[in-house]
Amino acid sequence: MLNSRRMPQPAAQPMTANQRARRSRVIAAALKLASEGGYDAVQMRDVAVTADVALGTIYRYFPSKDMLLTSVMADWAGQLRERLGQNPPHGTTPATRVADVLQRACRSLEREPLLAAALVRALSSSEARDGGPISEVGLHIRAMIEPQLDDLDAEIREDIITVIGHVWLSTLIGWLNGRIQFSQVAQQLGMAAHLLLDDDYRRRADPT
Amino acid sequence: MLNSRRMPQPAAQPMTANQRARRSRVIAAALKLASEGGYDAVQMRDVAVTADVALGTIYRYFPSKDMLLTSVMADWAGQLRERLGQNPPHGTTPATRVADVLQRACRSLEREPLLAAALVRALSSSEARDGGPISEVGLHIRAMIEPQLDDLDAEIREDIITVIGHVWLSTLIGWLNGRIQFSQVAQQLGMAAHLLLDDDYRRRADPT
DNA sequence: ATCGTAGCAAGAACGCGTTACAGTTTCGGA
DNA sequence: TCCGAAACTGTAACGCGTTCTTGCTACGAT
Repeated sequence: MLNSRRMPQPAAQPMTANQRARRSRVIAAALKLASEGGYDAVQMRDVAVTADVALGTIYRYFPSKDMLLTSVMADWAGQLRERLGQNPPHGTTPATRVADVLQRACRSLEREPLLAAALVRALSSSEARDGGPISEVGLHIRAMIEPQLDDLDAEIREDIITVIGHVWLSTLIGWLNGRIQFSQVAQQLGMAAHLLLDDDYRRRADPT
Repeated sequence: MLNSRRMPQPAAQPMTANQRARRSRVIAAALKLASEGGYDAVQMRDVAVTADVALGTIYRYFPSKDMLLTSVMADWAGQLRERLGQNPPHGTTPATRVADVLQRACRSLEREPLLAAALVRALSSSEARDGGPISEVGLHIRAMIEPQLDDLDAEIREDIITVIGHVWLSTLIGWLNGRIQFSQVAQQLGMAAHLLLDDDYRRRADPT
């Protein structure tokens, strides 16, 4: 769990080419194993063999299995963000655009359920180092949602993004643990977006 | 991870007195160890010794360490709910009452950080069996919030409770993993309650 | 070119959740 | 009261994440 005296990711990245290659071989190996067999199939010994690297070397680059998989997820989020940049979300209101973003992300995850489960499981239980892969994931998600909310007050916008982020993580965990179906993940995310952003959706008897 | 052929919690509860006693000794032992040393200190061998029970016996009652700790959390939620029944939440609007409920829960967790961390960690990674301890926790939380939302449309109320539940779990996980401070858990929960329930709070430039 | 240091390979070792097993005790029904 | 089944005990064993050890290799500075 803890990692006291080692020094992974030496400060910035004065990495040699060999080191960069090793690091990405490890990430690629983890991605492959996770896609094929899910979290349990990502065994560190197998990652080492698949990446053609020594077991101990993995721990020089990633402080734990969960951090390794979280780094894979950061990669994934970055790619999604890029695709989203090239192909902007549909919708005329913030609520529908945000819902579109979230549902696209869900479809992307749904396409590889084993990988998705592995990544979510790792994400939900890996300690956040400052500037570590978790914050990277958060940044990508934020960057995908924020532009859809142009016309909102800045503070409210931050709050809304925060809440949506929570719903995102928690629904995925709910799916991972069998509490809800995958279809409900997308549905609840859309629901939350409308609840937070779409006044017409909140047609309730108001006490004020 | 998986538990194929065993039969824990035999259907309903035709338990003998000895069995009830054993089961609650195990829960008490897990609670004690978690309070004192957190998740890692809850070692199944130690639980067995502390509860004066054989290691294998624990697995007859609880399919895994996480399920055991989730059962502890179900107990905890039940007690909180009871206290809340005797001492109803303060506030004149749904938003403030809900915020009061959530903040009381936070204070209760904050009083025993090691226990709280252990329970949240278990909760976030234990598989949901139907009618298992996770749904029990969910029921307690729902029961504490629902009465504060009397005057809302039923469907919207369900949605709001769902979203708050997600924010609750996700903020706690964020705290557990060092992404946010404990004070932010309470603060973000209050923020979400107001964002979802308090129209005055949402003083944004509205695009509609 | 070379020397010292940091990185790496290979694999053994450790810790703890979980399972398996053999012998003993408890329990409900006849 | 007695019997067979189910539960329990005590303990060994297994799997996998993580750490440690020992010897080797690559690399930047001189």
